[in-house]
Amino acid sequence: MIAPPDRTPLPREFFDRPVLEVAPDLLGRILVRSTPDGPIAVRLTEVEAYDGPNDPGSHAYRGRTPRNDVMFGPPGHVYVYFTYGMWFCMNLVCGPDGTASAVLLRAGEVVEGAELARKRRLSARNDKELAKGPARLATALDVGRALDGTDACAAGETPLKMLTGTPIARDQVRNGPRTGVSGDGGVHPWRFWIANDPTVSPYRAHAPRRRSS
DNA sequence: CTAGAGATTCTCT
DNA sequence: GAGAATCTCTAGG
Repeated sequence: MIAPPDRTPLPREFFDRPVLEVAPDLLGRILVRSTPDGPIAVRLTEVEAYDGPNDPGSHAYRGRTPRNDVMFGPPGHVYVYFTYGMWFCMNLVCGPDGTASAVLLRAGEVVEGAELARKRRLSARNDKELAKGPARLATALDVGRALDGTDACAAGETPLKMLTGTPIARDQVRNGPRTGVSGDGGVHPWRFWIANDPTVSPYRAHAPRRRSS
């Protein structure tokens, strides 16, 4: 008998901690996206930590720019970036205002609104693939540039909100090198996931593409 | 399951 | 102009 997930919103103080504490603690939490057609909710199963100016793999490593501005702001807000010409990915900003650390949401299990997520993810062959990968997760939740900077801890009706869910016991959390990150040589084992969870994305080593002739 | 390559445009140098 | 915190398709085991 498993207790139902706690639908209480996560308080801002949850995110106002060192990113390496927040990242594993986000596993099992629930992110709710409110859309005009209804809610879509995802239980987080895989995340990665990015530690601001100390971290060569972070978008904030070379300082503040218009793109990464939200990372330098207050905790609990959503940093959305566009990459590879096609995809959006989303992060939750951690630490006090000015610290530029964030957690990339890499994968999750759709626990509500699956019929809405399927319409956004037509290539998914089964429901486990709906949010298996950072761009897939953002696509399933209809998260794009318009939601960059959204406060996921604000009171009332908001487009995105983090709920308490059911935290994962320490012995069920695994960690290892981050996926697809150039610049840190894979030295930081800051990718965290739930052991044996079928919605965790497969590891792909970073392989910079070559130009065609 | 694994591996390779194309897609497509933004961002910063 | 280079390269990107990726995904999908194809081919092969």
